[in-house]
Amino acid sequence: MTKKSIPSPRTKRPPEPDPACGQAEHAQVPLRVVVDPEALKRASEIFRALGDPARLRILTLLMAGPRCVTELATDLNDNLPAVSQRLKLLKSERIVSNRRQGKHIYYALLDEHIAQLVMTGLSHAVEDIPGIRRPTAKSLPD
Amino acid sequence: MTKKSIPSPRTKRPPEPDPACGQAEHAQVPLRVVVDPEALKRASEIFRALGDPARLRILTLLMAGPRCVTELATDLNDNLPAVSQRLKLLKSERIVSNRRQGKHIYYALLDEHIAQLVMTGLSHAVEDIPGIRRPTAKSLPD
DNA sequence: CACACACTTAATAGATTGATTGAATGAGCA
DNA sequence: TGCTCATTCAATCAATCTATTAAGTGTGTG
Repeated sequence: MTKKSIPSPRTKRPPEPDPACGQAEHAQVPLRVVVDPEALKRASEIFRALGDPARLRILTLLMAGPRCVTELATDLNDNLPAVSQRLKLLKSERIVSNRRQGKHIYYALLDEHIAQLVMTGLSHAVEDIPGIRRPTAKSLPD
Repeated sequence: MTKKSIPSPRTKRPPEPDPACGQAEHAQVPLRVVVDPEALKRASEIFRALGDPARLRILTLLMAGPRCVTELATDLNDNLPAVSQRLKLLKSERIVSNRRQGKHIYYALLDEHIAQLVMTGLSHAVEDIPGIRRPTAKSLPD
């Protein structure tokens, strides 16, 4: 039963620190932004989960409301198992939730957080596209 | 010279669509959230780049201001080449920028976007941690 | 009760990723 | 100019991830 999900980065970190620059070339600011390691890990997990076009697309679909797997697969023009697995992964990462409704199983975004995060990422992404066609105003289709 | 960086999802997508549920079991809402594919791709790239604890940590350090590679490596307690490669990746994803200052090369977050995205992710992550000690007060179940 | 539908699970194989070591580049300095 | 420091480059290798096909589970229905 190989649970797990997105955790493990190739892993193997803490060697011995190098002597580094030396004395005090750069102002010795402690700085120490030190985000709680747990938060850091969780955040990276979430980011990683969003870091795949297929998964992200699923999430954008889900932003419009709950949908069942078949529906998603149809919209994405993809296999059922594939979509199912992605949903499973997203669920294990606590990004979506599923609920059985009669014959179907509806998936939905778990939080408002997620929706907001996705939107934030997308909107920032739009502004960062190399060769952009930026609809100046608000992409208001007819 | 295998450039590239984070793009390629395992690749191989568009098979033939399954007949799907059938007639009209679920209201046939077109819905069409259709985020520009480019934006979708870019967003997923960014997310993926943030989706690693080590890289994310680097970014949190950079949120406090530019730092050189050695400094980062020292703070992260990690090898120079490792840090350098991560920075290279982050740079290729247009997430950080580097600038030579005398003997050192200082890296910094490229955008305010990135900083905001990181912060958003982190703050949301904090709220989603299973066993949390939540500083703020919101749904404070006791 | 048996069939069909909706979805999940299993297992394999391909591909990508990232760590690691050692060498190379480039700038400052004696 | 030669040397040292700071950083990058290159290539290998292990580990992980995802796609894919086929079989399994469970629910509703005739």
